[in-house]
Amino acid sequence: MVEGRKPHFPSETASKGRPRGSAQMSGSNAQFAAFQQAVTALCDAARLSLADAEQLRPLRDRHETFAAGALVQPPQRKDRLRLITSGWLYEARLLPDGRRQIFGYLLPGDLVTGRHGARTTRSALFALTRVDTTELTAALAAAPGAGRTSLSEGLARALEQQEHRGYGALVRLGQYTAQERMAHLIIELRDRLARVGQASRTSFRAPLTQEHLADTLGLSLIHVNRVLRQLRNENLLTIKFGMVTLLQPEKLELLAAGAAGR
Amino acid sequence: MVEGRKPHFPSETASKGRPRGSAQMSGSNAQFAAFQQAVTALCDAARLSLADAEQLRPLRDRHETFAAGALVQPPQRKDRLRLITSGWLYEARLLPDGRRQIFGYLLPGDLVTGRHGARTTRSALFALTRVDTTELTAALAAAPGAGRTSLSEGLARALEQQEHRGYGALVRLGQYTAQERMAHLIIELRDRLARVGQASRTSFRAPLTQEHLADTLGLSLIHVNRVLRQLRNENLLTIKFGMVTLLQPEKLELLAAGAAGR
DNA sequence: CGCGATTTTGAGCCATGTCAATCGGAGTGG
DNA sequence: CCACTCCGATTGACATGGCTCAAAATCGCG
Repeated sequence: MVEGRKPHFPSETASKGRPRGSAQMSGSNAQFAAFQQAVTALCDAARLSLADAEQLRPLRDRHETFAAGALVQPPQRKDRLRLITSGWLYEARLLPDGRRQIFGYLLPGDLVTGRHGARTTRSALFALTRVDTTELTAALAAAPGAGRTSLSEGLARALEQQEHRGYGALVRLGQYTAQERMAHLIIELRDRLARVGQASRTSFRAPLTQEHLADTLGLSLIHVNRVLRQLRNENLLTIKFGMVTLLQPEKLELLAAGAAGR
Repeated sequence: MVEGRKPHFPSETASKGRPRGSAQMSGSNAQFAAFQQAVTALCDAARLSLADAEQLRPLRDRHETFAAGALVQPPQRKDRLRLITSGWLYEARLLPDGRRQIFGYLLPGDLVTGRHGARTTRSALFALTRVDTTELTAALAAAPGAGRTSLSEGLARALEQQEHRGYGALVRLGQYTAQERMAHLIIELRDRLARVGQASRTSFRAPLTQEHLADTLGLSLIHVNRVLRQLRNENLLTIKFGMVTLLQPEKLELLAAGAAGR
C-alpha cells in the first residue's frame, strides 16, 4: 500500500474479464460508465457523500479530448477544474541536455488544474493516451462568495491528496533502491486505478514504455529493463503488452513500503 | 539560479560584515529587523506592493518560538499561517527501517501552513535551530467572504511558490548527479537566504550537518563528504563551521541548472 | 516483408554505498 | 589543566548497484 487509505478489491479479476479493445458496449454508454467511475473515484478521494456526487452530474457540460502524445494546456484560471474521465496524462520537466523527469501521472478520476504544467514548476502536461476530460464549473472549486460548500471542501481535499503524491515520489527517488522504486510505482498505480475499477489486486493495464518508467524512477532505461527481469525471475511481477501482473502482491507491497529490509 | 526569479545581491559581503553571535544590537531591535526582512521577503515572493506590506505589520500579534530540535506542530486550521522570522525548519519523513528523507527547508520569510507535516504526507516538521514565528491572522489566508484581497492573493502566490519547490527537488533526486545535487541545493538555499539578507552571492551560514545534506540529497553521509571534498579541490565551494562559501558562483550555478554537460 | 519503436542482453566501468577506523573540536567532571 | 566523552567530519579499502556502449531480438504496423 502506498499513500492514503487502503482500497479494497471487489472481484479478483475486475478488469481482466472484459476485453478492452474490442468492446461492443455502445459508445455513449461506455462513456457514461467511465464518467460515473471517475466521479465515484473523485468522491472517494474527496470523502464526499453520494449526495454530493449528485451535484457533480449536471456539470458534465464542457468536454474536452486530447490526442495521444498531445501537449495539454492546463486550465488558465485556477478556479477551473477538469475531471479526467478516461486516459492517462503525465507531467514532466525537460532539462536542457535532454534528460527528462516525469513528476507523476494523472489518471481517470484525477483533476487537472492550473497548478499542473505551470511556469513556476517548469513542467508540461502530456497525454500518454487519448484523454477525455469534463470541466467542472468554476463555482465548485472556489468557495463561492458566502460559504464553502461541502462539495468545494471535498474537491479541495481531493486536490490536496493529489498534490501530496509528490512526497511519496520524493521518498521513492531519494531513499529507495531500484527494485523498491519499481514496486512503489506499480503499487501506487494499481491502487489508484483500482479506485476507478481499472485494476484488480493483481493486474491492470498501463500505457507505459520502459522509458517512461525510467524517467519516472530516475533510472536508466536499461536498468529498468534489468529490474523488471529480476522481478520476473523472482516471480513478483510481469509486464507484457502493457499488462502489468502482480504475481505476489503482498511482497510487492512490502517492497513498496520500504519495509523489506534493504 | 534555481527556481523562480533571479535575485540580485546588493553588496558583495552583505551578511559577512556583522558578526552574528556576539551581536550587541538590542534584542527587540534585532527582532524587529528580522521581522521586517521576513515580511519583505514574503512580499517579494508574493509579488505584493509595499502598501500591502503595511497591512502585514499590525498582524504581528501572536508570536511563537520553538527550541532547536523540537518537533513543530503546524497550524491546525488551514487558514492560519505562521511567518518564520528567524531560524530554520525542515520537513521530513522517517521510514520504518531508519532511513530519512528531508523534503525541504523552511527559512525566514517562509510560511508554515497546515499542509506541512500533514498525515497525508506522513511527514513531520522539525526545528533545526531556535525558530521564531509570528501568526498571520486568519482573515488574510482565505478570501474573507466577499472578495479576495490583493493581500490574500499574494499570500496564495507565495504559498504556491513554496510548494512548487518540490518539483525542483524531484528533478534533483531523479536526474542529477551527486555534484549537481549538492550545487543545486546550495544555490537554492543561497538564493532564498539572499531574499532575507542572510546571504551574499558568495556566502551564507547554514546550520546543516553533512547528515542533513545526505538525507536531503538522497546520498550516503560518506558520499556527501566526498562530494564536498571534490568541490573543495576543484575550488568551487567550501563549508567550514557552518559557513558556506561559493568560490566560483557561476560554475556552481551552471552545475545547479543541470547544464554542465553531465 | 521491411521499417521504426521498444525490449532484451552482454561486457565493462564508474559512481555511490558499506564497513571500519581515525581525527578534531566542544563540553564536562575531576 | 587534564582525562574523558560525544558528535560530527574525514579517510581508506572494498563491494556493488546502476550506467554506458553496442548489438540483437521482438513487436507493431503499413
